[in-house]
Amino acid sequence: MSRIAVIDFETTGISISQGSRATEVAIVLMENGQPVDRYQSLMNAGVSIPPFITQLTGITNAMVAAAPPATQVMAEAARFVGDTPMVAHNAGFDRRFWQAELALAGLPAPQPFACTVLLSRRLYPDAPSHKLGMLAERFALPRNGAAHRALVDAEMAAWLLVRIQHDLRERHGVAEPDHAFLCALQTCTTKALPRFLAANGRRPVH
DNA sequence: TGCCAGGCCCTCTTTAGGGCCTT
Repeated sequence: MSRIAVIDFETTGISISQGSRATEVAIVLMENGQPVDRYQSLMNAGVSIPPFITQLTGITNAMVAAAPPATQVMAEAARFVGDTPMVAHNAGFDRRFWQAELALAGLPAPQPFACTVLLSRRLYPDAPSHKLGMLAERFALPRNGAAHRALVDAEMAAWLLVRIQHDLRERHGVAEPDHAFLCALQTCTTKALPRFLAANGRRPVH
């Protein structure tokens, strides 16, 4: 059974080294290409949210003040994920927050990450933008609510993953585009991609 | 004072620079 956890964080900024912290996390658990379970929570990391971020996400200081402590939320999230391999849109960003917030909670973060930005750049080189919202529009992905909330974005990324796996099967003949395959594909250079897909699928690209 | 990430990718590259993507 193919099992993948798609994650999205909302945060106070982009830089952990500059003190940015998570304000909300959402995880969509996918089994065989279908969402089967979800985890979502605001979290209180004890830091102030810049006005720009509140404008972007709608998450206010009052909302996180009323939320459970970040360490408690991260412990729940880690239990929810277990050792399931993970996916995120621009995974480097979410992986850094996943590792940093779990470290603050005294927990390990052994899960491997695959990235839908890298995969999208490989598979859809002609797309004018690889932003999550633009790809969701391009592929008419299901969308429940305004972007820049963790669960809405995590679900969008999950449906983008479904689309990517679908195209790998239908366009490139990859029988089982599981997490290990996605990790191998995303590290493949653009130049080597046609050869990689030809070797790992039934049909060469284009 | 003034700064303000990190990693990937492309190219007019590789002794580098700029754009993209995440909040």
